[in-house]
Amino acid sequence: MCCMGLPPIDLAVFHSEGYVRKQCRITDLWFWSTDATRDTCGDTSEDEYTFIGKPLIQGFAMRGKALKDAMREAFLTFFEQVEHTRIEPYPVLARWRDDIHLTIASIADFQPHVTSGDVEPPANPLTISQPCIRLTDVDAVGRSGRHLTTFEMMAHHAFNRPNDGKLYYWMEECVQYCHELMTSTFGIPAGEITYVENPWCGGGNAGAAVEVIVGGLELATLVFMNMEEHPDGDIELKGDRYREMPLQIIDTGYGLERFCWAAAGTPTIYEAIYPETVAWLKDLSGFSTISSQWPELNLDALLGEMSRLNGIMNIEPGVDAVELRSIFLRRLAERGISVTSEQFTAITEPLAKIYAIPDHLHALSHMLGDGLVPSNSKAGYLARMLARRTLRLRDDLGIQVPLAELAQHHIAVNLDGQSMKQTHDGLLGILELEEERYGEMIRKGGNVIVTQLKGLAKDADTVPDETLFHLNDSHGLAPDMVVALGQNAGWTNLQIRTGFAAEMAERHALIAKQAAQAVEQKPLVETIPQLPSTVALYYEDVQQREFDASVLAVRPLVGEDVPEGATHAVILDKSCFYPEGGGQEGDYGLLSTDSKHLEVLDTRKVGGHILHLVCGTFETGDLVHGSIDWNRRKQLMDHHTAVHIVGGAARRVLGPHIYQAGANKSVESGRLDITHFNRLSRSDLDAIESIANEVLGQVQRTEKTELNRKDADKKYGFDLYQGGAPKGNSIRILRIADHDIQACGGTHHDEPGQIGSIRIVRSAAVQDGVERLHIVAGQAALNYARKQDELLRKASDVYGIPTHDLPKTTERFYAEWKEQRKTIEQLEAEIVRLRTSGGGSDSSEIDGVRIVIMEVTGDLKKMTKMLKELTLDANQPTLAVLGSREGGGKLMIAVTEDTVASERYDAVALLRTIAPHIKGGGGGRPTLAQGGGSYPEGLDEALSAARSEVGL
RNA sequence: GGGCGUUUAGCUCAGUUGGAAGAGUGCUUGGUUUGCAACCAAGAUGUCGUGGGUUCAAAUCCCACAACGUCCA
Repeated sequence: MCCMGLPPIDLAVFHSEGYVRKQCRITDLWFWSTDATRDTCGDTSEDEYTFIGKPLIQGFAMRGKALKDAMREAFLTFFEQVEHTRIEPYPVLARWRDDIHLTIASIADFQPHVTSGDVEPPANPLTISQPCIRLTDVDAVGRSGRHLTTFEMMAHHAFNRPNDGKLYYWMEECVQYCHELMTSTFGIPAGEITYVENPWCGGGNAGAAVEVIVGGLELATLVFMNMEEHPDGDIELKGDRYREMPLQIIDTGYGLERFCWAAAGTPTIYEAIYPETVAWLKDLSGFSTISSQWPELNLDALLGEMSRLNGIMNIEPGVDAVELRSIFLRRLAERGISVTSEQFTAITEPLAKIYAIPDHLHALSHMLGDGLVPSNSKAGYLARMLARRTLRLRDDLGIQVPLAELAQHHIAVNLDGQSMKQTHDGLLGILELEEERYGEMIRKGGNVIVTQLKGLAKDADTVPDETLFHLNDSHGLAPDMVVALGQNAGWTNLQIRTGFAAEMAERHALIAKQAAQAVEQKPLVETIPQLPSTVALYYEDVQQREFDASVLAVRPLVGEDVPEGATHAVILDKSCFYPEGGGQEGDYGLLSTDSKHLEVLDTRKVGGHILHLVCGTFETGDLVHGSIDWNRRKQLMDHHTAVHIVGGAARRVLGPHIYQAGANKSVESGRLDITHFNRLSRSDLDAIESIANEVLGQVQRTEKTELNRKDADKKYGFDLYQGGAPKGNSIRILRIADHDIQACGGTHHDEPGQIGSIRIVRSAAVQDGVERLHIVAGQAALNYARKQDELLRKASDVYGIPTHDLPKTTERFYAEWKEQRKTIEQLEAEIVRLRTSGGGSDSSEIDGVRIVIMEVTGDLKKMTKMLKELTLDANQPTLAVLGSREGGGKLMIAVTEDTVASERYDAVALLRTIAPHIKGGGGGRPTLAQGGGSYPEGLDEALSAARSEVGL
C-alpha cells in the first residue's frame, strides 16, 4: 500500500497544536505526535490498544444502535457546521458501477464519473455516513475482536478544481477539521492522537495521506487524491508512473464502529455495536453455563487481552489453529492471565461464532434490503455465502432458531427505521428459502460424502486432499463438515490435515488468477480520424425512415465480428440508422447516391460515430440518401418497448427485488433477464403478461427526457441503471408512466399502443437467481401465434382429430404404446419358448445340454430378452445361439451359468469362430457373447458353422 | 464471467474395463398378528434428462442442449 516519494506533510495545524514530526523505528513511516520522546507511530506490533476498559472518547455512554446513531449524528453535525452538505447514504449494492458489486468505501459512491471530473458531485463539499461491505476479511470476523464485514464509513469529501478556480479546501483545512472533531466533539486528548504520513495509491489514483491513530487503533484516514496513473507521468510511486490530475479530491474515511468501540472500551468491537444480539446468542447457545464452570476466570480480562493481542499480532490467513492457540496461551501467560488450553478453546471458539453472527446478519440485511437476490454467481453469491456462514455458525453453536427469525431480531434491534427497497416479508421469505436450500445441501452432502469415502479404510485418519477439494468445490461441503459427517458415518478417526485450509485458499487464488486473463477483442476498424460525432436523428424522431447526409469517411473493416459480406464502414455527418446498443440490434437499410446503391448490413457505434457496415465504398464528400428497413426497426422497437413494460409488470407481480440483469431485442423476439429467487410458474408469467398488456392500453405516451447524471440520480435513484451503468454525464431517460423508468439509449415508441400485443412465450433459468423471459410483441407475436397454431394443427392432423382432443389422444397413444411394447416382448419370448421347448428343428440335446441354434428377428435388445428365456433356468443347462439379419447381421450366444453347459462351452470362443461368416466381430463374457457384422446373407452359414462346431 | 459436479424405479441412491438395468424404501397381493408395529413370501413399476456421434454393442466414451447444484472472481 505504501508509496514513497512524496514531500513531507508539514502543516501549520500540527505546529500550532504542539505536534512534532518523528520517524517510526518499526515501520519507518513519518508521524506527528505531541510526545517528543515517542518513537513508534501508534499502529505497530508494539502499540497496544489503550482504550479497552478505559474509553478514550467521552460522553457516549450508550451501546449498540443508540451509540452508532449518536456517534454518526455528532460527526455529520460537526461537518454541517463547517459548511458541508449532508447527503443520504448510497445503497450497499454498487449498481452504478460495473467493476465492483458492493460499496466498499464512501468514495465508491462517486466513482468513476465524479472522481474523473465528468459529473458534478451531488454537493461540494459534502459529508456522508456510508454503509460499506467488504468480504475479504470474512474469516477473521469474530476471531480478531475487531474485524467486520459491514461497517459505516463516515466521511467528508471535497472535489477541487484548481484550474477552474474552484478550490474548497486541501490538506491544511482537512487536518484541522479532523483534529477539531477528534479533540472537541469527541474529547480525545491531543496527546493520544498520532498523525501518520502514509501515502496511498489504488485503483489508478494516488495521493498523500494521513492516518489518524488513537489508542493503537486507526480511527480515520485522510487521503489527498490528486494523481492519476499515466505512462508519461513525472511522479513514480511503487513502480507505476503518476501525474497530477485536474481534480483534487479530499477522500476521508472515519470508521463509525471503531469510534463506537473507542467510546465504549468493551473487550471487543462487537460488544460495543451489537450488545443485544451478542447477549441473546450467548443465552441461546448456553455460553454462560460454559463460562460459569470456571468462576475463577476473569472473562472480560481474558477477552480484553485477546483483543489487544489481536490488535498487535498480524495474523496471516491460514495459520494453523493449533499453533495459533499455543502462541496465544504463551502470551496470555506472560500477561498474568492463566488459562488452560481447554478453557481457552471452550471460551473463544463459541464466542468467535457468537460475535460473527450479528455482523453477518447486518451485512445480509443491508444486501437483501437493497433488493439483492441470493444466487450462485456475482453479488448474489456473496449474499448466499454470508447466509450459509451464518447458518453454519448457528448450527455449530447448537442454536435452534431459524435464520429468518435471527434476522428479524437483528433488524428490529439494529436496523429499526432503516428504509429498505425489499419488503420486510420479502426479505424474511428469501432467508427461509436460503435455509431450506442449505438444509437440502447438507442432506445430500451426507450421501455424497459416504459415496466419496467408500474406498477409504474405516480407521483412516485423513481424507485425501483431492476428495476434500472436490467435495468443497462441487458440492459446497467445507472440509470440517466433511470430517464431521464422515465421523458420524463410521470413519471415527478422521481429522483435517494440518495446513489444509491454507492450501485450499492458495489453490483457489491460483485458479482465480488464471481465469483473470482477459480476452481482448479486435476493434471494428483500425482508426477513426478526427471527425465530429454523428448526429443521431433517431432520437429526434423515432418514426423517421429516410434522410440525406454527406459522407465524412469510409474505413475498411478489420474486426472479426462483422456481418458476412460487409467490407467497409461508412461514417456520415448524421444518420437515423440506430447502431447496436443497449441490447437492441442495429438497423439495416440502404445508402445511395445517384449512381450507387449500397445495402447497410448492420450498424454499430464506436465512440461518437455511427458506422454503417456495407459492401463497397463511397467517396468522402458524397451526398447520400439513407433509408432504413422500417419493418425491422418497427419490430425492434416493439420488442424494446415491450421489454421495458414487461420488466415493470414483473416488478409489480413479483416484488421490488426484480432488477434487469440483461436484455436482448432481435426481430424474432425480445429477451429480458430478471433477478428473482425462484423459478417462475406459468401462472406467474400469465399475471405479468396480463399487466403488460393492460399498460399498452392505459399509457398514452412514453416520456423521453435527457438529464444530467446528478439530477437523474437525485430524481429517480439507481434503479435507472438496470440496463447497465451508462458512461457520459448526460442520461436519456425513458419513462412509461410510473410503470417503468430507466436510462436507455434505444429507440422506443412514442405510443405504447402501437405495439399491439405482448406475449411472454416462456421463461428459462439463465443462472441461479436470474430468470430469462422470452417475449414476442407486435407482428412477432402474431407470427408466433400462427406458428403455434400450425404445430397444433399438424400434430392433430396425424391423428385426424380436432386440436382440442390432442392432449387426451396423445396420452392414450403413449399409454397404449407402452402397453403394447410390453405385450410384444412377452410374445417374442413366448415364440422362442414354443420354438425351442417342443423339440423342433431348432432345439436338440447333447449329453444333457440343450442346444438351441436358430434365426430370429429383432435387434440385440430383443435377442437378449429371448436369450434370458432360454438360458436363465439352471435346471435346464442350455447353449443358445441366436442370429438376426437386422443391421448387417447380429449374433448372440449364451450358456446357462454355473451348469454343465457353461463348463463345456465358451460363448466368446464360439462367437469368434462363426462371426467371420457375417463379416463381423464381437465379444463379451464366457457365458454371454454378442456381435454383429456387415453381411447378413452369411447368417445361414454362420449358424450352420455353429452347429458343426458343437457337433450337430 | 470462469471452474467443477449431478441427472438411473414413486422416493433415496448403487451400477467396476463398453457386453443380461440393480439395492433400500415405498406400492400391490398373499401369509402371520386381537389390532398396530414388525416379519415372511410373491409381484408390479424404467424414454438410464433430451438430441446427435463413435462402436458389432453405450446408463457407461465423445459433442451439443436442458434442468438442478456448487466453488471462485
